[in-house]
Amino acid sequence: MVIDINLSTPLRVGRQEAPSIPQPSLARLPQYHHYLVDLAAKGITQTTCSVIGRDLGLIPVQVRKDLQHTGIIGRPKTGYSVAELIQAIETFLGWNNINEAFLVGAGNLGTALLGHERFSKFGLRIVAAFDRDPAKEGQWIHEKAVLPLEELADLAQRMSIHLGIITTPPEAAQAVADEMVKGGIQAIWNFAPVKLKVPEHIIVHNEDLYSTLATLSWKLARRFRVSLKEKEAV
Amino acid sequence: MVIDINLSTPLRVGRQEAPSIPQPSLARLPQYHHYLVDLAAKGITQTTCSVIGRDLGLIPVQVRKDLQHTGIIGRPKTGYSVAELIQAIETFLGWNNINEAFLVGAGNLGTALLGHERFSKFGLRIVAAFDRDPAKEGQWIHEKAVLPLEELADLAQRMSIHLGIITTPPEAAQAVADEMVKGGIQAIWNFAPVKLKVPEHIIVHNEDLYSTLATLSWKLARRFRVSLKEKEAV
DNA sequence: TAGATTGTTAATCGATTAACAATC
DNA sequence: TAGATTGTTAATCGATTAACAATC
Repeated sequence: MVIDINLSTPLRVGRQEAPSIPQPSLARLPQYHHYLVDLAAKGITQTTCSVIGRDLGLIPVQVRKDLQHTGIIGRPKTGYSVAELIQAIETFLGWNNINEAFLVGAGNLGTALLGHERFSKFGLRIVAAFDRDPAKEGQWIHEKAVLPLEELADLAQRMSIHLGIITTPPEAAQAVADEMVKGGIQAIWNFAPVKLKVPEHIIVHNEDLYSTLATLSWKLARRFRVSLKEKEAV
Repeated sequence: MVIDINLSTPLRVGRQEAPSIPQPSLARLPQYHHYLVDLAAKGITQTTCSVIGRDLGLIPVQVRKDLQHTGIIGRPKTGYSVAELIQAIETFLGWNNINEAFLVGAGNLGTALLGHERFSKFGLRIVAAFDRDPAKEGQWIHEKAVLPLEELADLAQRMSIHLGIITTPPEAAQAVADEMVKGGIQAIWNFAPVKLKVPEHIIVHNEDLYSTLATLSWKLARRFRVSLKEKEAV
């Protein structure tokens, strides 16, 4: 096999290599998946981009481009097989192979995620929880043991866990991330609103509720500002 | 006042009017806010875009552009006042005025959000919960009453609640959204992975955990695919 | 066949980044 | 003053959208 690397192209040091699919498309795939599973449940076996787009509020071309990334092939005039589409998305996203994960921070949010059985359908199984609080150690939350944080790195290594979920308060998050990295964890799903400092090869995704909240409250505030102005104008 | 509307410009029917700040900038503001509050706690009163950028992994120009939207004015050479910046972001996002919210779906996730005291610092107060399950009615979760869903619309109207949070299973979400709209709710924070059908003037933001999960599992799957290929190549 | 839909290439649009002038 | 940093205008880059050819 000959690998042709164009040396004039900068190698993007300090960044993850560019994904072969745009991030927004990737984020839309689960929505298609959900929608298609619903269709399948209704006994619908065939669909087109226009129909999907109509129901999800997207234009047909965008749907087509998104789905193409999964490698699916459609037929002019008839569209796509719903079953094939579902399969293609699941394979593409790696939802067929379960990722086992450790969760750190057994507070309200952590408990909620531990109890979220639906995740197992999407390739995620949280196998244990960790917490710094000795009062929580040894407890079971939604059938998962809560272990002391000190055991995380060792256990992660021995069980070859690749995914870590952080649901601690922001102050604790960096220390937890460090432990995870020590344990050989490859990817971190971070619910704490802090920028984690981790080695370059670690995949980090932030789930920042405050980002969404910001957008919502800005839009609400603007709406009321505007209506105030309208009143003044009258 | 003369309002000059260029009639050749299409009026973007079927869309929210364009925001005066790019969505990505808006989503980054809470991160700056968090970071700046930390700085202030450390007694730091002055900072620059380069420093912020270094700590948050952004380039200085981007930081500057983002912050400019809040109306903050900096000084060449010295940068910005941390206190002023925090104030500017909070005002801009409307975090000074509390938004009262109703939450529907008192399951794991709903319970977690009800217990998240931190929200109150960011302009959000969840004042009551609703659930379809009669067993939950009359309970109190984190000092908030759980009420029957039928009372939502009427109560929302009487208390002029503007924000609704949906943490129900996907099947129930649309019906809940309908009730919220009936009660005069203006904005919906939707944690259920479905596309809600609501009147055009309703602000909807989806918090889709599966989107993030998709990105994570795709990246992990790709990583292992790649390392498999490398092994084959050897 | 005719028409609808897929797949693909080109144009547009918006956010990011770069370049530079203004200012303390 | 000189140098660092802000503020602003222009260039770049990537995702979305449009146009069109291919195909069932």
